[in-house]
Amino acid sequence: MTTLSSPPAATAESLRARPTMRDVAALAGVSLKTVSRVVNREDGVSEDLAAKVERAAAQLDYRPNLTASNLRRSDRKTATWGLLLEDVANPFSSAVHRGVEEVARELGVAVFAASMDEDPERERELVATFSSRRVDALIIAPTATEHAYLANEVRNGIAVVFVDRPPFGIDADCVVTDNRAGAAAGTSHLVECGHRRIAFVGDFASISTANERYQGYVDSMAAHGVQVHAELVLRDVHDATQAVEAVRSLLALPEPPTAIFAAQNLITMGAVEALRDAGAQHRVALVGFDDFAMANLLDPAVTVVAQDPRAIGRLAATLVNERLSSSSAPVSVHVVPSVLIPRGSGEIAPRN
Amino acid sequence: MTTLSSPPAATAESLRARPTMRDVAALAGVSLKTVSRVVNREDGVSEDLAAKVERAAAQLDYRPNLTASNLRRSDRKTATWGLLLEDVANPFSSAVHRGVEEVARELGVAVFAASMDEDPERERELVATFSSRRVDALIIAPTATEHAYLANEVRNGIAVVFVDRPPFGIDADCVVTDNRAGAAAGTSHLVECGHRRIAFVGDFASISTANERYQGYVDSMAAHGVQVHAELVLRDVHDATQAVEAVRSLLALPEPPTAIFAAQNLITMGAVEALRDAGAQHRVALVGFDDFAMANLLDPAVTVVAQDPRAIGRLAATLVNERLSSSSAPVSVHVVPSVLIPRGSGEIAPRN
DNA sequence: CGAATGTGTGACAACGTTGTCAGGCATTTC
DNA sequence: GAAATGCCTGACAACGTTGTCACACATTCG
Repeated sequence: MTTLSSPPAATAESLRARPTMRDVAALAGVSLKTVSRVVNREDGVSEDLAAKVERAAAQLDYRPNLTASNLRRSDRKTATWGLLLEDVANPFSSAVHRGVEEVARELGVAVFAASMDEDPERERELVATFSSRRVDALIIAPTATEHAYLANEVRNGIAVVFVDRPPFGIDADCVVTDNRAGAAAGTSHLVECGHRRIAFVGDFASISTANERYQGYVDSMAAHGVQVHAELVLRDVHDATQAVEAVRSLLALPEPPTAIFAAQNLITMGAVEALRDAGAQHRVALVGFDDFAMANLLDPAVTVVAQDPRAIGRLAATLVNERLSSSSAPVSVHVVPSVLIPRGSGEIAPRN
Repeated sequence: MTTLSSPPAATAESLRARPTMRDVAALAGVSLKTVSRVVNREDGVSEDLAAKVERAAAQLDYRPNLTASNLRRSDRKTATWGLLLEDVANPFSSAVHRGVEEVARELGVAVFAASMDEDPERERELVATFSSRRVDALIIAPTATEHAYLANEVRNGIAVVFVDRPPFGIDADCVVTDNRAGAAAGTSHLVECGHRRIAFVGDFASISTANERYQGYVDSMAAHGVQVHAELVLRDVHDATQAVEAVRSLLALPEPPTAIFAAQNLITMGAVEALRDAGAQHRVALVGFDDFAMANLLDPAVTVVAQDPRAIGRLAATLVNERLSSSSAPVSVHVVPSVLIPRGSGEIAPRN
């Protein structure tokens, strides 16, 4: 790594104290309160005084101090939300983030985003931190399995909305994908193509969505009267590397599956890799839960049950806003539908 | 979308005023200041008093009010940074975000992230907003082409670090990829495979990194004595859809290129799609700038010049921290190296 | 013409916290 | 035994802003 240097931009002595309303008032020759009125666009200030204040503010490059304002204001709203995600860099999380941001922007709300990396303790730490920073709301894609600890925050007036996974031990608004129905749809798609030996590869059983998807798989198999073979069900598979291993082991079975339902996008990617390594990508059918970039450009293109994380984010943000304006509305669970996108890998028929 | 409702979680009357230090002090039977000392872990408080305070704080579920603390404290640090990205959901941006977050987390800093969507006005708005919220630092992946407007913020003591693209009109720390050298390396790779008709497909000429990459392409062609054909250079291509069109038009030329250098990841993805649609993916070589998910699983796997956005984010955050602790250090430009990853698409030899 | 009304402005206190300083008490020193 | 020292603790003001209230002045009304 190369580093080029030049003289410092701002020496210590060029740092000045930040101008306050008091400074603007002094320059404009008016009282503090009048400046406050002008800055907040309250009416009842004569035009010429307002103009004088505007000029003074511009001259000093005055920036209102929102932290001081928040402290004093009676509505006690900071126009700040905390967003707790699994990982800001993960495509699902960052799409949720984007959706939240779009709504927040219109409302003049700033969003703190943070990654929890599946660590329940970190979730609690972040909630405490954001609470100390007096966020108005928390949007949480939960990692913890017990959320009673949030009761205090809710009682303190923080709006809490869950996304992706439902909360446990607390009654709060929640936005989730129809995991069970979606997984059932994906599985049924494989059954309808003629498959009977359909493997399920899913995430930790401790993750509620992973369970829902597993239930959907079981539902569908039962509904079609197809047997679930225990050796074809692999759970607790969390990342792409583990998924590669898992699928490899499935293919090595005496009676390998003719189709695979991958219950999470990293698992789907791992499955693609493993199938390809085995040269089985055109022989074994694959349906994944959750869409991912380039799925349509792979060979074969990958059939998925797609979620709409951006819509989830937008809806969650809207719920937060409603909760903040009328906290007495009933708590609700919103289910965002998933969509099966056939692209090729899920339409491979079994060979007999 | 389905919505299930149940009775409200918290009625208006169950909302209580948030406990303050005063409440804790009253319950513990000590003064306000003693509570402050215990909360901030200052020493000089006897053990039994400290224990009493801890108990009272726990009983009331007291959360220190960081906004009030920030206002009063003399160092005037909010432990808050603003991160301005092109789009929080874009893989490059979100990886930078992740890198910044990792460093910020260790420092106890909370990060506001926001998307600018290539809108310079939005950049200025966000800077003003974050300045009002008294962030200690701004990390900017700039959209604007003129940053003199930031001089006031710097003078006010906000640390400013640029990532991905350098600033104009202001002297500030900056972390960039070696775009020019990286693009030259990618182009040279194609020349060394025997290609002479090498197309360049790049982003808006107004984007500095796009220009750097174009310069790298030109550098390499000149260095090898290979002619740049004007009809093979397509700039102002910004997204995947436009890239599909662009590559389609290149392939339709009387003398089409035998290789393509795609100067941005969305362009690379578009190129993959267009080549595939034309059945040319194994005939026309492709090297892309910037890695993307699944590039290794495509057919052929895509050769790229990879950036390391997470490292860029980490480095930027580290620079911010250094700048905040010693603002007199010289301003520096840090160049993070890119790496050519040969995967197949860039190693296709030309047919004569 | 005096009273009632309305309009614009500013003085002051308060939000929840921390920096400063002074005072109480126990211990040490001469 | 009085003075000096150290350790804890708390009273008070201040950070930058906004809510409340009162006052000065102009206007309208009986």
